[in-house]
Amino acid sequence: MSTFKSDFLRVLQDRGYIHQCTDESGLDALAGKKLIPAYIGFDCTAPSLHVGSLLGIMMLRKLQQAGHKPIVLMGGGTTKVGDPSGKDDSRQLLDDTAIAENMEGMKQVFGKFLSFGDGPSDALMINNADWLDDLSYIAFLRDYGRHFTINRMMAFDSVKLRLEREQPLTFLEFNYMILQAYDFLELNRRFDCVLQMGGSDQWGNIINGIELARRVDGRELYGLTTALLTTASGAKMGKTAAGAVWLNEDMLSAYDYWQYWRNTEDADVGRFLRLFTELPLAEIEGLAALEGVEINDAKKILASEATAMAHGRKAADEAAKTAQQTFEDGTIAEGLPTVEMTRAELEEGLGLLSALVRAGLVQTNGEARRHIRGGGVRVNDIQFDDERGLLTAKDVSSEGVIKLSIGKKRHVLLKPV
RNA sequence: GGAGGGGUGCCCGAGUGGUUAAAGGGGACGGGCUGUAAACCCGUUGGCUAUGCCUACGUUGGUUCGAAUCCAACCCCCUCCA
Repeated sequence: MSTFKSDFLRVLQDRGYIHQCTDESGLDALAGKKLIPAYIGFDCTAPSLHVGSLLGIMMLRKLQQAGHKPIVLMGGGTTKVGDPSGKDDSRQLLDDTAIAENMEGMKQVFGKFLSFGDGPSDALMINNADWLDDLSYIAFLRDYGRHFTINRMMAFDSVKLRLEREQPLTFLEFNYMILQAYDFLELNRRFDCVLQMGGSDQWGNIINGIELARRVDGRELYGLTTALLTTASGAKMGKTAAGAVWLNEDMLSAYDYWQYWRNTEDADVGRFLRLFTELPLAEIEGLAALEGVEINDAKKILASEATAMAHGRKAADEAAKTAQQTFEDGTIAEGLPTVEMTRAELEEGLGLLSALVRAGLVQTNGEARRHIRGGGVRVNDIQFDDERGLLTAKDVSSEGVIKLSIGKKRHVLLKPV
């Protein structure tokens, strides 16, 4: 299927990761003959990474599995500048404290996908603040700024789109791509890093780095991007009712993470299995070929495999079991998200509206009311249409909980203690 | 600094004195159909102690019985000029 000789590129190719590469044969030859360090940068804009970054993380994992060295570059420095990347509004600038906190949160996830250490193919985590913070302006401009022309930068999508839509692009943001280019140069100097990977929106930035290293150090570097991931029906990946699909468990439970993958569109099952699980391709082929109801089995496998990688096999099995009890057996599953309340509250009678808010199923009483009117609320799996209704001790099931549901998929257990 | 244009709900966008919590679209959510899918159809989409009250159309003040709509100042953005 593929023409690559190196294990690394062959795997990426076969599993559908590659969108563009600056020099396929050159990179293939290099990866085939020696250990190469490669990096992906992650800006510290949120307290956790989400599935949008998972493709990159998986690529680093494939790199390591092929015997090479992954470098996780934390954007402690670049986050202070803010990536313009095509959006209309400037990113809100984060202060140092927020960046440091976000970085701590993000670090948690890498340990699950990569193995860190001091060995030749052990992963490294580096912070670009280490070199960016101390740059001196004039020297930097003279040494590196001269290699960038405005003419060329205007042609990059991140800049072009902003200008075309008559949205402001500040000089601060404009500098982002220069700093990212410099990162690559610096990583090459420090760690002999020869490859930068990323989403297709990073293509321009990656090219800039390669170009800079060629001009300044005469080094030949490589770039590789993945397609920006959307679902078959065109939606951006990674959003649910509750917001982003976070990879940190304190931001999104393993159960919800499992559910996210379980709800994959039919048309995406094969692609996602290849990208986000490590099942053999032959097995995936069989799963993706399932049709109708049967493809649900493939989705469960996808969910469990993906969850196992991010949260561990045990958490994945529990999530699968909870889902089975809830959706297939129709029983009350202990593994559902649970919110505690006092028995005293229940004795007095807890308003259904506030109970739904307490359970986190809705934000406001008004929203709860609308859902009740729309027939979307159930108590212990029985539709409930009285917005003034009270929950009392009578509603506690034999399992000792009250099951509140909005819609078919969102369930929370209220547990009196 | 000058001239002109503009800032509306999650997003886009209509609205130029009252019947506007604000058309329409998108997104999101709920219902139906299904398979916890997609597509499609229907509905909802500011808050509350709710036949009422509060908050909301960049900010602050003003005119008016009444303002997103008129006026003033200020802030921010865009275009052209200097």
